Amino acid sequence: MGSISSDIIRGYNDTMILYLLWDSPSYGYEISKQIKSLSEEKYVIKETTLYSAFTRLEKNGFVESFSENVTISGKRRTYYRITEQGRQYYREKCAEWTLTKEVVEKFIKEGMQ
Amino acid sequence: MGSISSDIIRGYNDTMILYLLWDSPSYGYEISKQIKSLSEEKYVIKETTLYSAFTRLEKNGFVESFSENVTISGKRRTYYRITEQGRQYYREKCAEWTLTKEVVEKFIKEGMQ
DNA sequence: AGTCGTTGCTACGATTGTCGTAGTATAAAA
DNA sequence: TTTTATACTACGACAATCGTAGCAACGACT
Repeated sequence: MGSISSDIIRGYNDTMILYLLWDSPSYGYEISKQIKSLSEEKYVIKETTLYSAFTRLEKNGFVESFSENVTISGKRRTYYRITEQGRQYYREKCAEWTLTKEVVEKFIKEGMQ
Repeated sequence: MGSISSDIIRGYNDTMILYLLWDSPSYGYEISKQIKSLSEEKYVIKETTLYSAFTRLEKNGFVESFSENVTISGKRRTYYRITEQGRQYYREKCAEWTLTKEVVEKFIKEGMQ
């Protein structure tokens, strides 16, 4: 109850991820925790959704990946860094969101009888 | 340019249709024209999307259909009428939209540098 | 009389983001 | 020592949308 069906957000996961990469590179687990906390626990992205978003973002040239050691034993973590194209894409999606919201809200009236 | 990618709206077409059926029954062609005009030409629903939405809505019990003659020669038109469950579903989607919007907007900041 | 644009659909397969389930493996905390 | 947290990958299923096509009646215009 009161939770978000992720199908609504479809197509905006990529944008949300880019937002969180804006100032510095990050990686899957961290991003997922940030989405949860920034949304005040209202949206928890599925792991598979998240990692497939990374793949898509990289394929589209919106992020670049690199990996780094986390422990001495050689455990690695994959980081993603936003690219200039990624920033551009983010800005376009923001504009699109504004437009979309306006359109949707012509049809959404709370408290209809 | 400035047009809406319908993937954003995914999952809200049904809600938009229910809104337009609120006061009186209607049919495909009319609904599609209304969506276009209410959105100020910013959103044009695809025919296939629209008719498959009707099918889904009916299967879920949110609308009922009936058909009527349009011409003497027997050309028929399929009308849809919203049900009480449909109204209930619409109200839930409105609440969900409000929540979703709040969440998405934590990640959407126009004019980021 | 013939063509064009509008009306009002249906059929069918492709696409794509998300989801479900599962598995793997290290590290820290209890 | 058994959880819990961390940090992923693999694989197939699902469902809304899209693309393309086709069909048929009607009215307006030429």
